[in-house]
Amino acid sequence: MKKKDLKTERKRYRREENKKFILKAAEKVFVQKGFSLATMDEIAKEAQFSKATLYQYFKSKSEMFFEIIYKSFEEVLQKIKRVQQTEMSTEEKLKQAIYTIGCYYHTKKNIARIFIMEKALMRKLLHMSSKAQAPPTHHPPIPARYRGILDEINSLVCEIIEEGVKTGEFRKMDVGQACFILGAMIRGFYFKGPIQDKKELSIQESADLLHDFFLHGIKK
Amino acid sequence: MKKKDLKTERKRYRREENKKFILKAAEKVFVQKGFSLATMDEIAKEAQFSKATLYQYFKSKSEMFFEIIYKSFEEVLQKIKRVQQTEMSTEEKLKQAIYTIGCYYHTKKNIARIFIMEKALMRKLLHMSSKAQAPPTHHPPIPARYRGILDEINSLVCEIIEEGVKTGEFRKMDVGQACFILGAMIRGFYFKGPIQDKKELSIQESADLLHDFFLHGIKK
Amino acid sequence: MKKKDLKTERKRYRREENKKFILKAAEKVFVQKGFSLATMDEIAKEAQFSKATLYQYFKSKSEMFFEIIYKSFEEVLQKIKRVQQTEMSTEEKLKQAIYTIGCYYHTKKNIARIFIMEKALMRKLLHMSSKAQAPPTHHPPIPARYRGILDEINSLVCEIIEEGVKTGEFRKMDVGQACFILGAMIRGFYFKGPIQDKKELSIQESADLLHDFFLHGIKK
Amino acid sequence: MKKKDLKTERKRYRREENKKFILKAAEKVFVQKGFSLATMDEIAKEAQFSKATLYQYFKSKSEMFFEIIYKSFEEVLQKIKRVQQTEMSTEEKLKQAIYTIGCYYHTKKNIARIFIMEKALMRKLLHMSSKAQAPPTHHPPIPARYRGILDEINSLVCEIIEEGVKTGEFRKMDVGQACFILGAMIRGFYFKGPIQDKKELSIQESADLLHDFFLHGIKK
DNA sequence: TATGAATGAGCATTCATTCAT
DNA sequence: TATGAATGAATGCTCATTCAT
Repeated sequence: MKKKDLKTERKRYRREENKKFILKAAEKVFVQKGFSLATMDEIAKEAQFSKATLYQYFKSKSEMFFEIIYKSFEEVLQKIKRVQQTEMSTEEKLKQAIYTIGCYYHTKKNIARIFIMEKALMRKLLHMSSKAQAPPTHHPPIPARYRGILDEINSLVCEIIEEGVKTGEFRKMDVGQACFILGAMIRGFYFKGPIQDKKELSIQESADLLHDFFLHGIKK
Repeated sequence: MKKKDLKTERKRYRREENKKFILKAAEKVFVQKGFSLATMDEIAKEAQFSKATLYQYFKSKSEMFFEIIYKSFEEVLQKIKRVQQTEMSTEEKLKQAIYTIGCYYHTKKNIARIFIMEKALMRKLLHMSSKAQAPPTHHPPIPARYRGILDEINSLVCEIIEEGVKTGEFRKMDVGQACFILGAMIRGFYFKGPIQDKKELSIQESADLLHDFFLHGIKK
Repeated sequence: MKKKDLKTERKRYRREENKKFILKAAEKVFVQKGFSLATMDEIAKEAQFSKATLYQYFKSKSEMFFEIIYKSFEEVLQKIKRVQQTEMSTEEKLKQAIYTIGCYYHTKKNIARIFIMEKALMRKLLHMSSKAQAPPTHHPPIPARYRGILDEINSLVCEIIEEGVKTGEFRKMDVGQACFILGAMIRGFYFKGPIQDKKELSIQESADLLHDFFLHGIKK
Repeated sequence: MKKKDLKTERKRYRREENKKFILKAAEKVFVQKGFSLATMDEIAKEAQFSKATLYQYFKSKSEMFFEIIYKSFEEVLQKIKRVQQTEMSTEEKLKQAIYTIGCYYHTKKNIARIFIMEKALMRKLLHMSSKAQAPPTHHPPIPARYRGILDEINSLVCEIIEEGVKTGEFRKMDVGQACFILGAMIRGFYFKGPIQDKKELSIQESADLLHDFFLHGIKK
């Protein structure tokens, strides 16, 4: 029996590893091509698995995609949590948060891009059923998971700003709004069109820049 | 002869109208579905023309798309030009510019979205395909047109900020960076993911909010 | 391991068989309809495979077509090679060659027809498109393969005639020209219009007839 | 009333001229592209008429095509008739006939090509109706016209050869066969594949070559 | 479990032909 | 009569997904 357990365990482990590997490959392709232009063939090739095999790990292209999204959200959340728990100054914490989110956008490029941008696609994917029939009851759960994480991230950033207000470092304001504006700023910073090329700044420089403007505005 | 002229004129006019109408329909579909998910069938249906007819007005799906992009860019440019020529205070001008750009993002949603976001797609459409294939000589003109307009818009906004710096209203800073940050802020503000729904503000309220934060930052 | 090899082997075999089968079906359709009028749908139906499946075996309609051409060229070449190696009289060899080529035209009808006739189409398919467009580097290889085989066939027939000249069986002449004339005769013999129906001769009778006239001409 | 006649006459004339002009244009395009690849758009452009106008002169693309075929057949017929009525030697007459037919193939290239080659297409075109319904009664007339002319041409050539046999210039033989062989030789001579390029001979040289081989064969 | 093979549903694009003026 | 505009019907090709082994 123990033997069996071990075997099962090993299998489970192997499976987990494969899944991660596939996800890595998929991410690479999604990042390069975006969702629509990424083909399962390409992902399969990148993952060095057969296309059919992918379907044993993930129900669909979309599932794969959402898995990736979810994982990266979690990562961001964890990082910001850790930031929040340190003893830095509020200002410093804020800069760290900006940096963290910047990292996410920078590395996941098209991934974040898609999730944030292609609302129609998302809607379609999340309602996976298009075929008439009101999605019976299930499925809405999916976005809930995301909302949860995003809300947590949001809360953390709000907390940081709130803290700053309390300590008098920051002016009084609607913290929710400030937080949203900050998010927008970072988002927009990384999502420039195919034309605004600009000199590429490093993630750190970008974070500093954003931090600076978000803190001081442009007024004298 | 005058008769003929009139007839010709009327026809030309009709054609122009049809073109606009088709573009309107296409925009609607693109806005709803994004580029990849929008089908010519659907656009045709929306425009109440046969699919084949669309191809008498536009060479391809992409051409249609770019036409839409171009038109809206131009509109924004004209509006901002007009703003710049008025006698308002710099601060007010800035607010107007923000409002104008906000309008654009608000109404064109997915259109702007697509152009800004689906980089891979754009690259493909513009024949900047990474895959060797020397673009057979033609085509590069297309992005140039866009860059031109975008650059002009950018310059105008820079001018406004510059003005403020000169009059002492704004602090000294890298105007280019400030301009980019502002753009990012607006962009990001309108491109929230499918999850961050937030209470919808009116365009005016949004502009005020953005203006406020961009001016003052959050620091005391 | 042997097991695996066997399996792989069987699969490879199956695939090969399928390919042949599809080619057979395609040939049938091409023969009936010519290239332009043959549709992938029809070929798929004839092959009892889905259209998409055809594309797993061949990259395009053209590739299929050229594959067929190539195979039949090779067959002809092999047969004539064998004829040339026998110990028959030159005259007999010539008759055999005529018969062989006749067989080819007879069975491949429209296939040969297309290749020989639809020059414009061929040029298009082979990317020798007159319209500038430097063929992006690839593709020229294709026609080379064909030329090679055709040249070999041509050489063999020339050899045979040359032989006859040397032995004094045939009169002195430009062997290349004679060979071309012979080719033309056979070609033309099988490519009569839709109107010249004539009583159908058997391939053998046709070969005899051609042989007779090519040898003796009509003069006394 | 006379006025009207004149007007009508002029109109008829004009119409006839236009028809010829269109046919000329169509021929040019057909010659370059073959039937399937030639588009009405292109023909219209070449003819400097609107596409719709073409349809006022010809019922369909096919009709145009057949008109062209018919005209060239007639031309050949007339030329050969004239040859036959001269007082040349049989041999010379034969050479002239060969030259005439050669001219036809040379100038009409793809036109003759198509007519002779794309049997399937012809069948389709001649049964213009595909849509169920057995072609009520009409239509078979079309090929009859062609057959008539071709038969006449054939007869004339047969006559020439027959003459030669009677005068003892040519050996005894099945004149029909000889005539067919000659036709085949010429046909095949001009319908070489996209690969057999050969040094291009002038029409006269070609005729001489064909004449020589057809007369003497290759045997000593 | 892993995969080669198969496919249905689509999609952009083309073209001969008709219609309305 | 001449034509610009409109279109139905195809067509080659792709791709996410399933099946059989």
